[in-house]
Amino acid sequence: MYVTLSSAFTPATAAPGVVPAPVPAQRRTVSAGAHLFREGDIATNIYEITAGVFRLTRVLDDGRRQVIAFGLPGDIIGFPNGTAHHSDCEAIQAGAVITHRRHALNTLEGDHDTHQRLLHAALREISAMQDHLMMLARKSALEKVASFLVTLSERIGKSREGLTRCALPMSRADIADFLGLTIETVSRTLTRLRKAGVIAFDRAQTVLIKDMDALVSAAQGRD
Amino acid sequence: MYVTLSSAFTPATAAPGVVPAPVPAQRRTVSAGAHLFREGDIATNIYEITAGVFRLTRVLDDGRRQVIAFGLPGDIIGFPNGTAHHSDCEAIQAGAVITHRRHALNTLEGDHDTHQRLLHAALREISAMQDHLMMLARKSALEKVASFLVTLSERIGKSREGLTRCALPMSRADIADFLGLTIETVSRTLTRLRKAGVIAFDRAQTVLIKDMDALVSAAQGRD
DNA sequence: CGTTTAATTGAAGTTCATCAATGAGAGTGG
DNA sequence: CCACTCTCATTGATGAACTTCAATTAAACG
Repeated sequence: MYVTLSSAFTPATAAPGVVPAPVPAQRRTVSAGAHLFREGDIATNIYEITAGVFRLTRVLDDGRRQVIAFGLPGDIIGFPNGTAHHSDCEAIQAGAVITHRRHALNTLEGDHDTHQRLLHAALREISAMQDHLMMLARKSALEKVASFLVTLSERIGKSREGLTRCALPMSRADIADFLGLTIETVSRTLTRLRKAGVIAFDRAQTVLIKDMDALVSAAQGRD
Repeated sequence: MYVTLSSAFTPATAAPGVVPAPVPAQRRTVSAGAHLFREGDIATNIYEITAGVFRLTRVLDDGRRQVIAFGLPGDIIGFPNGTAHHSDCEAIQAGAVITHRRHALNTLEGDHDTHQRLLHAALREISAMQDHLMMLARKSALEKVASFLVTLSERIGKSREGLTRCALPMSRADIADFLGLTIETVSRTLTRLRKAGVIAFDRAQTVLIKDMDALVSAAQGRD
């Protein structure tokens, strides 16, 4: 999940009538807290997420952490650059992935359809990261948090009667590290949105978006 | 040019003995200030930079601008996502590019070597942007400016007698928008490095790095 | 040489981080 | 079931870093 407003993602399920992928794509389940890969691991696979929530992080020597992306069903994660991974990928909620051999992206051998899907995912990722860059560098705390809620709710929110309910599977720390803020600022900003009547909380891990228009406005700095 | 310390880039020149690219790669010169493409343009080409310096930017509705990347010789720029470009690409110094049809990335028809080069460039870009994300979100002004100078000098600096001379082809405003800072902060930070004896200036557009170790330390927050 | 644009420097203001304390929720064991 | 603990989230007070506004200096260009 990248904070993009343009993330039309290609589902993993092939269209009916299409020949299924030949072989080396394997399903695999991942329990909460387990790592898909770690920094330094040889990058042999690319993962297509079918269930669960994953977190892609980089850490600086001094411990400063950046969450590069959250991976949700439909996302593809773990694009290799060179032989080793430069980030950690952990399931923050039990899930499942389809494992593609790294090969499937490089060579044309194997299933052409898969190759195309992986390639397009890579290009989409570049675009999404450009949005993320913009957000990190140029948006205020309020805009960041609002953008995050809007994007997340587009992916996993359920709307009913003008109210959108959206789980926050990740901790405040994860959100903070994704947005380039501190835990405290994230919390204060959520409180601010709550007191303004834009959102409400069920538990700390479930937002109710009461005024989506206002949230979108906040995300764009129109205030 | 992305602020990466790991940007081993593949040169455009094919290894001797390799069959030259079949056809639709065209050379093209671009004068300073000219656009390679603009936001909204149909993305028909991917550009391999052979000379000059390019700037890739995104702009928000309200005018806030983010420089996504600087393109230097050896870089490949303009990866498409969907049909239209989501950013502007302008030459800030007269240059030249090899124009590849967008096609060359999608299909395998045509020159396999080119396809691989483009694909690897895309993967490298994802990795580089992850570093850039980290920098924007987690580094101080000093670290950002120092990182920028280190990375730029690795690409276009000339070392002699322990002194590295490096051109800054872009304006302070461009640097600021690349690093997520203001012009003033960039200027003040450069002054600070200058007064600390780490760098010196010839003109405003040429840095002399007097103490590379100190600069690298500053880039990593060891201070 | 004068005009314009870019870069530097200064002073004041804001936003966010840091430090510190409190509160809420989940799991354990009595 | 109720303390107890541990973790996570919230809230408050203070301070630092960077921005903003404003002025000055330097460089580029006709």
